[in-house]
Amino acid sequence: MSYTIDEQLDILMRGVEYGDPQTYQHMREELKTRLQESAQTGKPLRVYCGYDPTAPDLHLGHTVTMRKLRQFQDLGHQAIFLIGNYTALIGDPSDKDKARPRPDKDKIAANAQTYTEQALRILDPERTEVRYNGEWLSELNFEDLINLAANFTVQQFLARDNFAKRYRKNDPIWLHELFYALMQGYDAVALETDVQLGATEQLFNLMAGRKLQESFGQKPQIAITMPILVGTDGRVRMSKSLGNYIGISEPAEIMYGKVMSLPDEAMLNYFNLATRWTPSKIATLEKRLATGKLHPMQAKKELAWEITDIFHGSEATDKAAQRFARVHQRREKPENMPTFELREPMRLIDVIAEAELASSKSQARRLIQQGGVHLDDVQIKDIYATVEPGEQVLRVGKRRFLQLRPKT
RNA sequence: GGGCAGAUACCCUAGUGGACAAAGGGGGCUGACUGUAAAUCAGCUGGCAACGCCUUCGGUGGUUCGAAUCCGCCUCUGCCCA
Repeated sequence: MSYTIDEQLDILMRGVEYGDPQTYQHMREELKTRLQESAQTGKPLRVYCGYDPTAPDLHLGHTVTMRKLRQFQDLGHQAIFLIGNYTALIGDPSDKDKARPRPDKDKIAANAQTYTEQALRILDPERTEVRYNGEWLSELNFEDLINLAANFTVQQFLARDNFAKRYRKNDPIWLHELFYALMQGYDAVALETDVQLGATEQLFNLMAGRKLQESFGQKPQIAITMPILVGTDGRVRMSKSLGNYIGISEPAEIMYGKVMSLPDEAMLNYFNLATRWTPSKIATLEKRLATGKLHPMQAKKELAWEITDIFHGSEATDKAAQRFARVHQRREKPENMPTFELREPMRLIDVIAEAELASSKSQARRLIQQGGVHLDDVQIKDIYATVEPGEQVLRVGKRRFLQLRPKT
């Protein structure tokens, strides 16, 4: 596995996007120089990406930069998986047009735990350093903060689109939100990094890191930003709080199904950012789709298979694919489903609500009225219907199944 | 510190004394259709022992037969002035 510097550069800069071609050229050249130095000295580059533990699980959106980190690792460099347990106290305003609620500390600590475990499924544990930015950020005193802040002007912040928008709309911009870029920038200083990864909207924060490193007498890091992965709605960035995410530790069937539910237009975005496919494979797929040689559903199945395989392996993925074909395409029952036991006759509405197939009895009632409830494939339209104990399958909507059993 | 405007359901927003469980949009759900849980179209979208009852319009205390709507106080936000 020995690549020339130029080959490495091609791999590492693949898919990287800045929104302006000059920045790309500039960063590419800086990275080239840094790779050459590394080759000469034999010292691996220190490459980091930070993740704020605001939710318990990592999702596919996080894996975009993680896969890039992995590429660096595979070329012999050192990855730093940084958990932003301290920055999470603020909440990154970059992707928001409004202030984020501040999460509490206990939750953050718990989330950090699961993050690491999940991240190491993608990263090479041998070349991964897991760090928490609370290590150094909690040590800063007010004077340090002043010194950091003195590197930036208010105008620079207000020029950022998300702040500008809020400013125009008279929405609150909290002072502490401005600290975020300082904190993230200081991470780069504390870690003495060579490269920082992030999503495109993070560019400002990564550049802040460069600036601070210079003011601390360090060589400025190379900023590498990746395009944003859209969520399952196909429109906006994937995020837990928007509920449009695919979690990397979700069961295979759920993961496969969620990918299948993507709007067709979102597929290309996923090809590029969420698979292990090569650019040439993606180009071929894209072409066959455009010319009608490949059915969009077929392409999406390939995508769903690939993504699920990454996290669950081929065996579980095959099962998930079969289940999908069976339940959603042929409209048959799945092989296994949750069970519910009843000893005495029970109102259908109560069964649905108690088994949590609907959020309330009123909701259950509406589902029945709308013709979404079937007992052994017979549609039930009577909201007062009663279920007798016995072996039967209750289906609510298209995808919620419940195996009913008599209680012994 | 002073003046003004504002806080409505999951989100955005309308409503300024009864016809308000509260218009509209987004999201979500169901159905039809299909190529899939895509797209499109239609319906539903606080709860319950359900032609009725209960809870909800920042909090609290009033006025009134009756309050999301009027008044007092409190909390929070924006704008202008200092």
